[in-house]
Amino acid sequence: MSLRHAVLGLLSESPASGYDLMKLFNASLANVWPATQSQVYGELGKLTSAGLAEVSAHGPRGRKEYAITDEGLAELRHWLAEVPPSGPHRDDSLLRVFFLGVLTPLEARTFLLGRAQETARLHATYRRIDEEAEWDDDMISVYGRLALEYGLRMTAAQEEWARWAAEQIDSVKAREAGNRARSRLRNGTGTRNGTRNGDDLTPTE
Amino acid sequence: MSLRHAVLGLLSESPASGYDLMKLFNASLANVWPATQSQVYGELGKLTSAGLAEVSAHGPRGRKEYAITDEGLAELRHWLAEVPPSGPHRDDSLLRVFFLGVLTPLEARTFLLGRAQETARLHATYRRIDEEAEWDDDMISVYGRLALEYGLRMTAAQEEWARWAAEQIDSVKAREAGNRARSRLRNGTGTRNGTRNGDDLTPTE
DNA sequence: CTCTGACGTGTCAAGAGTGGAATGTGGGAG
DNA sequence: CTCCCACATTCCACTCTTGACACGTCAGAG
Repeated sequence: MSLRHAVLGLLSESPASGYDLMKLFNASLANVWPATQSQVYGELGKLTSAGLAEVSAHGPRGRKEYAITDEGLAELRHWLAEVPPSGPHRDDSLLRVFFLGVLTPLEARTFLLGRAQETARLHATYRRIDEEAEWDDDMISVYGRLALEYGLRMTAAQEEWARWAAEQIDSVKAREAGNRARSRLRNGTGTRNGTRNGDDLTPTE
Repeated sequence: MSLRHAVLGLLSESPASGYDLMKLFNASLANVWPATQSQVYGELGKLTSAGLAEVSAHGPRGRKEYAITDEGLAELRHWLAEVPPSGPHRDDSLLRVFFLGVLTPLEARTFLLGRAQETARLHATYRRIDEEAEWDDDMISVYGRLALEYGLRMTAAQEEWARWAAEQIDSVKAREAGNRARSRLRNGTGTRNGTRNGDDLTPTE
């Protein structure tokens, strides 16, 4: 239900055609709320029917420039100030963490370090944007900068976490190796079965 | 496309009925990958057709217990180790930040502090879970703990960010009040033009 | 014995989101 | 002057997700 508000938000800055909006989406909202052509054009239609936006001008190639209406602006404000944002979202990467036990510790470690690398890459991208942009005191600069800082902090924290998590696995592995060694000393038998690479862990003595 | 893998992941730990899975989803994956009945039952059907899971037992009330097949386990492993996780996701709250300029700075500040409070609440919830759970060295404990730590770190960072962002607004407001005062001193005229509620921001001072 | 509540499965409609393709116009490079 | 690319819109078919509804069954409290 928020694509609607993303479109309204962009229109609140200046009137634009569907094509323009697509560029804006790809440029500024790509990391926050990606949208496809079909969605944007569809939403513009619905917005117009609902009286939240209107066609403000016709251009060269059948271009229709949309502007936000007063009603639309009211709806946008209402959404911003009064509708409670929805909680935590689906997270592909985090979901995998839950099931990392299915892999070998080595594979799990590799996965986490991969995540670390990926977030680091993202972080670098954000930093470059931050450095190259010219920030002044106007609306878009102030709030855009806030959003960017969010990205910077989250990616940094994520990378740190991923590295920490990889270390955790190492230390568990080490502890287990120790246990196994002790166990071997105690009962003299070396190898054990491993049907589901899961239950030959934790002989916690 | 990941609901499928969430179900496979849960089945990889032990066979379960659709009903059981729903409980597991609500208990452990609620914050990471919520799912509804219709989705779970639907997916179980598809999984069975695809040969990734099978009905392993029939119970009392038409209960069907599903188990993961070797093929399913292979698919799960493949997904975990080889399919690249998808990037950043849609974020309702962050989207709003972009358009906070539509509100007055005071309202924007309120929004951000509300976010801070909300993340703090979540953080506390996670911490309680962390303290109340008994962690040992088995799979689920180790990797579940990793996921929980992720939640703890992210919420902490988010709260910090929200408080910082609220401060930023304060300081911009202050700077603007200063500019306005200086401007008044320079040319003796108080009001300036403001096409788009941008620069006639709340006469602080 | 009956009724309630947990167990358990399933369907449907509607809205989001994805990805691709068809169609046409106008302006500027060469 | 012509051709190509950027501009610009619209439609389609599909999957995912949500939320509600409908149905039937077993066990135990009163």
